[in-house]
Amino acid sequence: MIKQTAKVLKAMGEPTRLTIMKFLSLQELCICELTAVLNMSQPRVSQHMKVLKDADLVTERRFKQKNYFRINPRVMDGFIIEPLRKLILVTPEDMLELAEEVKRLGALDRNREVQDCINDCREDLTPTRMVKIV
Amino acid sequence: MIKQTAKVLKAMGEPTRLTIMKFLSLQELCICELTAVLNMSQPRVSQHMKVLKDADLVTERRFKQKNYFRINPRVMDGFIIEPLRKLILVTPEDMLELAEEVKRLGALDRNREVQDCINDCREDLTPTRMVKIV
DNA sequence: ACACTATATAAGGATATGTTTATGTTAACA
DNA sequence: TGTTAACATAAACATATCCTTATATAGTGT
Repeated sequence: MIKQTAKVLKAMGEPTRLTIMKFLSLQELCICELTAVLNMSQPRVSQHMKVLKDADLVTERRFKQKNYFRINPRVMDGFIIEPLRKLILVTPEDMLELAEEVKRLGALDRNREVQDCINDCREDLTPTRMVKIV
Repeated sequence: MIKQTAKVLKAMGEPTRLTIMKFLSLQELCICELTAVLNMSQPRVSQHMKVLKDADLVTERRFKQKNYFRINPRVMDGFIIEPLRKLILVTPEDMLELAEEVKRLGALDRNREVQDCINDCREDLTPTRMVKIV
């Protein structure tokens, strides 16, 4: 149990992955979207997502060729993830620090994709929004 | 800020250090006590404490030759540490997993030391107990 | 079938990490 | 003053981590 807890903390204890978790707290995103938003190489993003998934911090869902990730709503029966939720919140300070990335996020053209997604799996679309209202 | 948060999570994201944090949540302990309780080499304990201190997760206090550590009561204005408190709690599962260590903790002879400590710094002695009552 | 897109995986290299053994350093104390 | 106890630090090593570049896979649309 201690090793498992440490694994989760370690997975989040890296700036890139913590940033990814914060963006996933805003909305579900696929590899190519994260690649665009974070302005990082695709293998880099893929490898980080593997670490997050190994720690059970995220779930993945395939749609067409794309692999969408979202924060795992119930990790370890909510025992571990619950205390970490506050650390994943996007704070006003984060908005400043991640201004560039947030701008790129807003520039993503997902409308048609999202519509397709609705048709594909309507029940799984409840967004995992945890944005802190300022 | 993200880097700082990641640093704190990373510091706790290692089994030995997470275990140390759990024992510190029970009581203030010095290097030699941790060495005895965890049955680890003294440099190993010292180096881990350095990491925890760099992340501002613990404070240290010298008394005679000994270096006592306790969990920093207010890390980052309580912003980071507060969500992590629950992860530091010693659960019943921990008691099983750390049975040997807990036994050695109970075997520590500190009575005279603690009495000296009271005389030395009376105001700083409020214990940082966060034991989960089962 | 072909090209394209999204993703995974492999290989490589630089750096970081966890540990041990050995050696300083400092304070208490006989 | 010399010894011991508590601790810090250095050196060395194996392993892990993060990243890049290159390549493979697999589904989509034409």
